[in-house]
Amino acid sequence: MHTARQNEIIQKALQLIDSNGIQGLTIKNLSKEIGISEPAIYRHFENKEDIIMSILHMFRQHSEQIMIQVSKKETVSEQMDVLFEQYMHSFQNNPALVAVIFSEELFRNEGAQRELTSAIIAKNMTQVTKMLEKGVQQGTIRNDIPCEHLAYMMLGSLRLFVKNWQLSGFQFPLIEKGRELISSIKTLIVR
Amino acid sequence: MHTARQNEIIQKALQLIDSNGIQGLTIKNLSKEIGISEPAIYRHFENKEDIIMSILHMFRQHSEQIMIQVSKKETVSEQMDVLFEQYMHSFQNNPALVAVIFSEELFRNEGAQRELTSAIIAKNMTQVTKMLEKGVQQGTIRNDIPCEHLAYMMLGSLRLFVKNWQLSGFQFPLIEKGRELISSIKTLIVR
Amino acid sequence: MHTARQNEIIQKALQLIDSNGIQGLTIKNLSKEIGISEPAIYRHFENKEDIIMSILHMFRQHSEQIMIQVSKKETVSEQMDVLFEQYMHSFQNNPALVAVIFSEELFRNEGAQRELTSAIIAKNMTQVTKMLEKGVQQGTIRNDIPCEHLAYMMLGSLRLFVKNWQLSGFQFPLIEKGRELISSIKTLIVR
Amino acid sequence: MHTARQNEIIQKALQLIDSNGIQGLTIKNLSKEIGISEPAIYRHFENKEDIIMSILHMFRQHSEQIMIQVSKKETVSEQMDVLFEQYMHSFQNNPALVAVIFSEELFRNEGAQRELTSAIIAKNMTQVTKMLEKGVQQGTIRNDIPCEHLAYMMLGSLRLFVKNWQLSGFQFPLIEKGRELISSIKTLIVR
DNA sequence: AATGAATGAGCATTCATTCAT
DNA sequence: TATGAATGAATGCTCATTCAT
Repeated sequence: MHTARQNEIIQKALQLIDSNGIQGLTIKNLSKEIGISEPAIYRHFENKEDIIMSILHMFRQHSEQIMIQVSKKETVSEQMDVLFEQYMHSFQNNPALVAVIFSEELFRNEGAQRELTSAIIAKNMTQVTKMLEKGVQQGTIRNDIPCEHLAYMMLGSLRLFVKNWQLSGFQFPLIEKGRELISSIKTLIVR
Repeated sequence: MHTARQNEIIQKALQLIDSNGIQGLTIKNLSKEIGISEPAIYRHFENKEDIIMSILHMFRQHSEQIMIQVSKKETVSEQMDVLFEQYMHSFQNNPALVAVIFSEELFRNEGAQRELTSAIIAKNMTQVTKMLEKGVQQGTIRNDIPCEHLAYMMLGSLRLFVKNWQLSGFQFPLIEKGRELISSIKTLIVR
Repeated sequence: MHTARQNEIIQKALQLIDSNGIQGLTIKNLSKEIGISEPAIYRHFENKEDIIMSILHMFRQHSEQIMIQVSKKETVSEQMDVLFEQYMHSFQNNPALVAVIFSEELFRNEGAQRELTSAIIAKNMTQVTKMLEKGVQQGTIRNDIPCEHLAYMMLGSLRLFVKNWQLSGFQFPLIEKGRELISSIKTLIVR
Repeated sequence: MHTARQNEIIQKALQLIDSNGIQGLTIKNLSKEIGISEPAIYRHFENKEDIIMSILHMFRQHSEQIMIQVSKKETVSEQMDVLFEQYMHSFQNNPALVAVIFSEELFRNEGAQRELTSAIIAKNMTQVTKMLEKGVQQGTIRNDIPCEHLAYMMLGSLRLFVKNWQLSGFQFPLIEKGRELISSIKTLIVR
């Protein structure tokens, strides 16, 4: 569990990464943003690596929460809806989170970061693939295509779509357009 | 045009980014890698920004070359094949290039970098979308789905797929698996 | 207001300029002289420019203090005495200050420095000219010569005189010889 | 004697110092200004020190030329006119020369520079003092004031005057105003 | 006479982090 | 819980100068 201060630091760190990339996350920037001194940061986190790892853990937990919501739905079609819906709402509520969906790109420095980001992306892929395989078994997802490929398409388009939203300066309605996108995907693969 | 030394610097810079992220690209690392002194770098590039921009220009040019090859094919189905085929060969020949396909993630510091990365990704999307729209007109691509969505799926899955190849430590045969992926995509959208 | 450390830095910077010219003022030299590390300097000043500007502000304030003392005297003859007397004592007490009387020569790099040095020298000239004009009105200064010319002679000889003292290695008694010089000047222009 | 190229280098170096101070004189700037490569400079001068010393020698020679012209006049009054006249014309023709009249301020780095600048300024003072002493003997200069003081006033006001001309952006007619200044000085000290 | 390529030393500045208070 | 002062290591970059061509 994190203290209020710790959460504040994590959120502000996320925002710094979001607006200036990894290079924008320095202890100096962070402390200035929060309004405390630099050494004060070290009261709450052992070091910078610790902060970054916390961001990653937070994102993983977030993803897992979404997967839990997803797994509550019965049909794969509904699950796909929830998956998109939840992610879109997360990004809408906290646009800085977009910075982390390509975390494997961001955190390539240290071994620990690297492993965690790889693990997150891999788990995502596996879970979605399994979800789709279940659909194939249930006869609701077309069976002429490897589920891994379908997972690439789902997650790949989700990522690129959200990124475009960010690059556009959040100009289009994420949730609405996201619904249209998942609807198209379903048209292609649900039978 | 670039001199031999300049190309060497660009390539080594790319490799440094590939293996350690943007933070791994320092003039010191770069000069050490090449085997010259730090100031020598500045004989060939005005500054670090200049090197990064050159990487981006190189990548853009590379993408444009591929699109030229693509446009030579007549049917959209063939064009999709060539698009994937060419990208996969590029990455196979120069795995460090993978670092740049998420360049919009990497280069968020300076205005110039930001704009160029945005432009590259946007142009990619537009070109693929137009390619697919032509297919719809010709009756070879299904017309019940917005081509923009199909483009998200194509490019999004391509990016995620290649990234996974990199994260796996290049463990699977990229070109072969890539052919299978585009084949699946075509099964979904070509009619 | 400046902290003790800031004043120490300013004084040591002044001494470095005094003994080796502007080129002698480097952060390395400065920190070495003070006995702290280079980054420590940046706790107390934002950057080198900031230090230089502080030196200039200090010198301007010093000059203004002298002019305040000067203006307390009633007759222009006494004012001239005080002007010289005070400057000579300043330089005697802090010989490094001599480096700054030709500050317009030293600080030609940045716009801000340039403007400030020009302003200081211009203000000096105006104030002395006005002082002399008052003398002309009061009938104590000869009126057959433009006061601006008299100001050139007063300040010009003061500067050259002090500089010579420095170049001579402080070999002659500044205050005593200074008194003789202003006495000569007064012989020429006071009536 | 200097070659044409050497003279060009000296003049351009002078201009660089004039516009940006000593810190503006770098081999890179110099070669760029002249339109040759950096190493090419070293064909014409052994090193940077050599260039600076040449500037100083040139200025000394220039001063000596003026003193020769001065000594051709019979009365001290005429000599004073010529002294000012010649200096003003020099600066008018080559404003960059102004940078060197405070050379003792500029060149404080190396021993050789230091000595030469001191020597130049000292010689100037001695020559003018002697000139005035001759005037005293001839009865044309007032004898109630040490000639050294008069020399301080003459050279000091000349220097400050020219500097002001430079600081003002060459806004006033140097030669004309210079004539007025020396006229004022003569009013004070010629009898 | 000139250049392209290179370099060791130095520059101002920023980094994450520590420590005494 | 927080800070002011400090630091070693590193950052991007410039300096005067050299050398092979």
